Amino acid sequence: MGRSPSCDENGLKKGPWIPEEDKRLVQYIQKHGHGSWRALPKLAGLNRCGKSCRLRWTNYLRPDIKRGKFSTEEEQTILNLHSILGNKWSAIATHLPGRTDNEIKNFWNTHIKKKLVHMGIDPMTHRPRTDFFTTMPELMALANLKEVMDNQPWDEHAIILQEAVQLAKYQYIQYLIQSAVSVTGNSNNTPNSIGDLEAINVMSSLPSPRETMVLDPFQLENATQCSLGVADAQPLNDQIPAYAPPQDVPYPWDFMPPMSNEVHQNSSFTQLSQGDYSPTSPLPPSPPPTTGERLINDVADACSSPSYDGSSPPFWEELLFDDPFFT
DNA sequence: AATGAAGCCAACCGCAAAACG
DNA sequence: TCGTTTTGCGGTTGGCTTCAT
Repeated sequence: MGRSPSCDENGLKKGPWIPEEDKRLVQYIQKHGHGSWRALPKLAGLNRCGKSCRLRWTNYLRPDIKRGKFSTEEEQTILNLHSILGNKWSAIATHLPGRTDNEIKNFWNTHIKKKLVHMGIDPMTHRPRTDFFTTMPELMALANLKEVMDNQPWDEHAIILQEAVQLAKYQYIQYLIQSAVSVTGNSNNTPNSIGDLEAINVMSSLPSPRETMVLDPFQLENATQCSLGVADAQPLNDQIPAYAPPQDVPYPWDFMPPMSNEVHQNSSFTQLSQGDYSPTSPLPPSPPPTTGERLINDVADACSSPSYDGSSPPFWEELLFDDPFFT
């Protein structure tokens, strides 16, 4: 496959367009249509390559382009579509009239992506992050713990370490549940994945927070690894295909995940089923809709659906629009 | 007020698919 | 069917603007 020559090979102009060039391009296209982009510059009297003309027209001069800030609805639509389509900006743009793929891409990179990262959400997977920086608070806590240990007698060490183990486990379970809820809110799921078993194992190993626990160095090591999450949690996260907090497993204490399924089911937030639309999605497809549920047959439906509850949204997407940081 | 950092976005680059002969 | 040309797309960059110190 050949490639068109670079614009500057024939001394063609590059860089910002001046009003005179814009005027010529608009006038020509209004009169003749763009036809062959390669031939257009010469015919329109522009010292530009066809590629540059096409870009200028589609991203700036086209009459139907909408200017100005993105609305909250547009942001939601972009989020939804990105969770399905990924970085398919042109595909996303087809569902946002008047917006160009370039504009959406810029908006994603400069606004939405940063906000997701700020919230600890991986912008690519739309799931909670488990990398080094998001676990920084735990690392800092451990650093402080070491400092405390250096200045405490050993009988106090035992108590402090017990609490550290407990805390690490709570955080880890919370992480597991949040990962799960972000994938699916299907309450019919049975705990059958590795992630499910992992969560249940950790939970069953926990006494009530107020219950005294004998210090077990092995437990401490495991819990610390979980809490750090640098090496262990990532692969584990990848192993969670569709986890829902098992409804029939009682919580051994008063702790409940921050976002239960009920919250999603009562929500009017527009949401898509990831598994239904992405042919390359690693996620399993959502279960068939029950009576009264509406099937979303294409992405456009998903964009306009006011209250689809056939599948749960990633928990954070609701939070996102309530978050003062995001608004 | 000056200056450096960060944010923002138009435009470019290079790859790949589609169209064409 | 194959090679060439054209078009479309996503990632990246450069420079202008705004913000913070």
